[in-house]
Amino acid sequence: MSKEKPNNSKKISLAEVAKAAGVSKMTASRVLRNQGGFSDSTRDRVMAEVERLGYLPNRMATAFAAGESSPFVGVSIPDLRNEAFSQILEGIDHKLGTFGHQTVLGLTRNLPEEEEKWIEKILSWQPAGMILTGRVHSPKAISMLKHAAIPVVEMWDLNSSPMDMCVGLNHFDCGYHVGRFLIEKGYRRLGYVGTDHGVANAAQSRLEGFQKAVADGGGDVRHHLCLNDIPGFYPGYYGTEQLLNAQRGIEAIFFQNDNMAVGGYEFCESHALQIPQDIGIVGWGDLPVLSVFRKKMTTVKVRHVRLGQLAAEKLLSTLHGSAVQPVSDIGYLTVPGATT
Amino acid sequence: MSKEKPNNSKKISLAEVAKAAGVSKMTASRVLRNQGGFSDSTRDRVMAEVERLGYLPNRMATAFAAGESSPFVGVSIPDLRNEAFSQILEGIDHKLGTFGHQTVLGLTRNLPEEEEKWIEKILSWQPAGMILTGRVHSPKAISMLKHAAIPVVEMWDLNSSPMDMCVGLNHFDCGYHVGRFLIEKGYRRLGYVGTDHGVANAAQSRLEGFQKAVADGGGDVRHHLCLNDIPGFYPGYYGTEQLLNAQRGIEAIFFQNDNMAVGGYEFCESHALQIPQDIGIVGWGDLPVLSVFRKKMTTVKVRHVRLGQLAAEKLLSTLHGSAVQPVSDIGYLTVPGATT
DNA sequence: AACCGTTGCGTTACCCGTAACGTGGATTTA
DNA sequence: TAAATCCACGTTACGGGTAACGCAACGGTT
Repeated sequence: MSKEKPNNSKKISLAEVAKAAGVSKMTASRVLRNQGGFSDSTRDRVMAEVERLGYLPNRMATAFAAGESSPFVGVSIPDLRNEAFSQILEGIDHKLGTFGHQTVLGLTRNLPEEEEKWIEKILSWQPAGMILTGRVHSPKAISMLKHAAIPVVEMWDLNSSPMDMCVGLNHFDCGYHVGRFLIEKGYRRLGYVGTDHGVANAAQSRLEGFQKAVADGGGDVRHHLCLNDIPGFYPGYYGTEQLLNAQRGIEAIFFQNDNMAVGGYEFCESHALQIPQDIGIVGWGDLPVLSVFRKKMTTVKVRHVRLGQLAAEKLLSTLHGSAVQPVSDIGYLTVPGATT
Repeated sequence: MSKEKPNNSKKISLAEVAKAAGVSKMTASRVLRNQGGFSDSTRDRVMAEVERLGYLPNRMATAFAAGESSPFVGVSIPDLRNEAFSQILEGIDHKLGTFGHQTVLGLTRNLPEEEEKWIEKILSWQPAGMILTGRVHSPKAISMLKHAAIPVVEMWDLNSSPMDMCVGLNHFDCGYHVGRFLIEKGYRRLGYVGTDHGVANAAQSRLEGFQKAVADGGGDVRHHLCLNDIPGFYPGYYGTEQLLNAQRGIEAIFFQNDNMAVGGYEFCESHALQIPQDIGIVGWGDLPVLSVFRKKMTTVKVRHVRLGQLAAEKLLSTLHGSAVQPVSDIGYLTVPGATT
């Protein structure tokens, strides 16, 4: 494809098809859109040329002329190695695809400035809408989206006053809920292990909620944040080591997600700490790893695929002119396991 | 954004900016592209209006006028819940994004007819290139891609005579290699557990290679394929149950991937089968789950992210006119563990 | 036979941005 | 002082497809 092939390699335009069929562009256009106003014999001649020349309509020209937007929907996601986001994206793309729209992916690594550049590029291609992760966006990004006048869904982190629409869960409340859960179980000296990318994100909100609940319950939180690491097994393992070395007597640890929690679990067990007798472990997200983990982990369940679907549904409804509830709380469910 | 806002919600065109600044479209265009041929005061007036009106260039119009293609690259992936593909996509998108291109995702579920429809849609938007999973595509899809005259990379499954370019590994050889490995370990009565979606795919090739190697080595393969299931923990668990119920005396099982292998492992262990003494287990893909699994699993390592990057690199090089090796074998590495 | 509607097509204009070319005034050169 | 040059900007045309409109030929009505 990249080089000239024996067959015609240049793009075929409607005019060429029309000329080959001996009709005007307009007639060929009518045939292709089956819009009526042509005889059977004309249709056959045009279609034969379409087939022979391998004509493919240029939707860019159509959309441009009509001042339409493209069927593309920009979807910005921090990172696909985080299974939560893979699942969300799966939900979004499946729903969008069913309704003839296309996902244009942007892995913006939770960096507002990267997101801003990406948004500018996407907007210049007249997308039908945008789905963004999180509630933090650069002022210029917000201004551009406002001017673009397209539906925007902010997902993941619940935002009671979104730019336009929002689906997610309240991570602060969720963290608070976990803190409250542990306090009620009698834990007081608590730890948190996560990662830090220097940006305000959902995990940060969970930590803040967690700290608040523990403080309210008369407890105390020590945390360790691994810098610039993806929240996986090894950061969980070493983060736990750092935390426990720095601070003795921690009774339970809340992890940024289940993958980190599993790493932390392994560290504890390999250092003769009994779970949950010596130390409690709480993960987050109900990630796939838990289905194969040997102990039932205390975690927080979030319907990631559904979240993605709902984000896409809000967008599609708006595009089709239906009234839409601007904010939806997807909720979460704390699932007590055998690690607390 | 979805409704009329107090500020101007209609799209601003260059002509409007020009008019507001008291110059012609052409002058405004020159200013925006900083192409020279205007005075400082004119530039300031134009830029002030750009700012005030929130003008964003319409790249669709530019590309259309110039007969250019879009910066979009169609990427068709079967399924994102399969971590291998998440990782590949991560590699592709990161590389494409670095060079100003955008990933347009298509989750085509390994179905050539879905892929065909998706390809047609994408092609009508003049993409810069295409990256497809696998070597099986519908005849119409192949014909359309040929006519489109854009670079196409088939990835995942190595294809010595690709449409255009290819990056992947030889799954048949890989399956053969695993079969040979088990034969040399002394195993003869072998099993395979995977999923079946009624289409020829890479996993199918691995099974065939595996069967060939085992037959060549004087052994015997029984397989069980779970219908229309994603290759995860539970299909692995129940697939193993089905296989072992149907056939006694199986000495080792090769699984479609590590997630299924972990499920199979759990089934065996919960039914008093010692691993590897009573039964051997081999996974595939070196998936994230293995980093947290309690036993070192025998598996096959594949550099998924690198595979995705390489696919994107081939495409980008072709677009920039560099000579490119049309086919690259990313290879694989069998990693013996404690389960064989 | 004059009138009317319908059918089957062609012509024109437009969408937005840019390449190519044209132009008028100021400045420099011979 | 006339001619050449240059600068800053305007005008025209184009690309692929479609809306709007025009029009000739034909069949049916009165």
